[in-house]
Parts: sequence; C-alpha cells; structure tokens
Amino acid sequence: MAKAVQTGQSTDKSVQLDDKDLAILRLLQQNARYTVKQIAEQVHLSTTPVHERIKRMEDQGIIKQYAALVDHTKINKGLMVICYVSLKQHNKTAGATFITAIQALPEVLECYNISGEFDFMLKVVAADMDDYYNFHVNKLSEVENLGNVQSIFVMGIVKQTHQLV
Amino acid sequence: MAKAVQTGQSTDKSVQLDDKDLAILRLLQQNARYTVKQIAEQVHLSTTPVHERIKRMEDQGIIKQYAALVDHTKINKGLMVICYVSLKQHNKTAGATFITAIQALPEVLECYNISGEFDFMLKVVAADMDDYYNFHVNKLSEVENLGNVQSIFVMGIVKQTHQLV
DNA sequence: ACTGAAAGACACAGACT
DNA sequence: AGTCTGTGTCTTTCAGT
Repeated sequence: MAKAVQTGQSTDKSVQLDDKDLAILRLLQQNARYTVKQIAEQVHLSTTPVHERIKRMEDQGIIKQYAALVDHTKINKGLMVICYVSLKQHNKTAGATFITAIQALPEVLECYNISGEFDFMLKVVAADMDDYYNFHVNKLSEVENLGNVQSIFVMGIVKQTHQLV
Repeated sequence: MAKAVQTGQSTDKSVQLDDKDLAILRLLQQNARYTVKQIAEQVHLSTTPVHERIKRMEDQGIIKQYAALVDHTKINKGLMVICYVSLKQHNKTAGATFITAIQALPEVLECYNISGEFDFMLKVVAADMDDYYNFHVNKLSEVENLGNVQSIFVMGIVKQTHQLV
C-alpha cells in the first residue's frame, strides 16, 4: 500500500503498473469522462477489473485528481509570466514564511524550489500587463524576506500537456 | 459563439461568465467527477441549467479538457527539470522545425516561447539523472538548429494547481 | 431561464468461475 | 484475477412554467 499523497516533492517509491494499468492511465489523462465501459473495450477487459484498477490507482495516489482544465485566455487571464525569486535570508523559518505567502496567492499557479541563481520559480497568470504590474508591486513584492525578482513573459504556448505516460 | 480552440497562445476574447458559471467552473476544476446533482445543490439551481451551462462552456472551449492528473513521482518520473533553449537561427522555418520536434518528445510536458536571453522554456520530466542525461544528449541536443541549453533542476514543489478561478 | 419528471446508461457491489 | 448479473444513481432530454 502506498502512503498518503504529500504536498511538495514526494519521495514515495514508484508503484508497479502493468500494461493494462498504463493503458487505462493514458486514456484517463486524455479524457477523465471516458466511462468504465469505454475504457474496458479499449484495453480488452470487462468493466469490473477496469473499475477495480482505477479505484486502486486512486487509492495509491497515482491518480491525484480529476480536473476540468480551463482555457486561461477565455476567462481574462491571457498573460502568463515566469517569475524568478530569490530570498534575502535562507533559514528554515524564512523559507516557510515565503511558501505560505505564495500558496495563498491565487495568481501563482505553480511554484518550484530550484537550483541555480534564484531560489524559486513561479508560474503566474494575469489579465494583462496592468494586472501583472499590480500583482508584482502590491502582492509579490510585499512578501516578507523577498530578494531579487525577475519576470520572463510568455509570448506563445508551444506545448502544454499533462500526459505523463 | 467562440471560435475553435487554437494551439499556441490564443487571442480569443474573453467570454462573459456570471457568478453561477464561475462557481460551476471552480467546482469542476477541483473535481471533474462531481455529479451535476452535487454541483446543482452547491450553486442553488436544479440539474438542467447546470447541465446546460457546463455544455455551453465546453462548446465555447472554456473547459478545454477533463483530465486525470497523475502523480509523476509514483510512475517513475520523479525528476522535473526546467530547460532553457535558444536557437542558432531565428527564421520562420527554423522555429517551425524546432516546435514540431519538441511536440513529439514525450518527456517535454510544456514548452513556451519566451522573452529574454533564451527563446524557449521547457518543462521536462524524467526518471532520474541518468534518464535526463540520456534525454538531453540523445534527444534534445539532436534537434536541428539548437543553440544553447541551460538546465535548472526542480528540488521541491511548493505549489501546483490548475485552479484559475 | 428555470423546474420537475422520466428514460436510458452508468457505477458499483455481489455471487460465481 | 477475471466474467456475469443486478440495483440504485446519474446523465440527458422533454414538456411545462
């Protein structure tokens, strides 16, 4: 049995998945609305084992979530920005405070702790430049212990998928 | 009516969404498996209008996809790398060739055309360092017209969400 | 635009191979 | 581990307000 899903980079060992499991995962990543029956036909099984395999992968945390993916350009969040941040101090408390602040900002979709010159990389969405400027000055820059910030603007999306297998 | 969803950065105008639509979107982003009935209760409507609103948002491309999100650490893809790439030449054909090559690489989950020193930013997943090294040397570096490459390793995930509203 | 009802399809559990 | 069968619930449509 796998342990519960953790926040942050999980260190859980990989779980053994056979070809049928991978085929099911592949289909559910493409379309979470496929019925068990539709999946069963494509992987050449009946509905019961497919249902059980899906349940097992959910329980093991392999399937983290079923989500509707929204087009950001259609809900007035057309601007995407990659944002690099370094902290002034690097003790444990300072890091934890920053993390809590970032997690509370709805504009920040992703935040990674990275190697190199900066400490964190953020993916931010905003309506436009004015909106992003407002986020930068009034929200991000207000976070305690913040050092340098560098913004890189996304001019076009070449590829965007969640298909891991 | 909205136009068809485009690949790359869409320039479509935002669509008007009322509070009920946003509430429905919020719920479906959290859990695409909520039943229409469950959503209807939370937004204080009956099933029919909820069903119609969801259908409308699907048709308008606001809801792009329903996807099962998989934990990359549990399927032997524990290493995430941010990868910066510049091209040697910047004419239209060279760009198109690069894009086609990148889209065919399963290790590359995301690729953005960016401002600044580099031309593209890639999000790559691999099993471990050996696997990434193999990707770098045998796949990425083999792409035509490739200039500089810089890899930044993700040491921890602070936040990762698709919740746009 | 919404409500309520009604038909068909589906998820899920059980008995069995 | 898998197939088959059944029950309750859901999606989806339609008449009515």
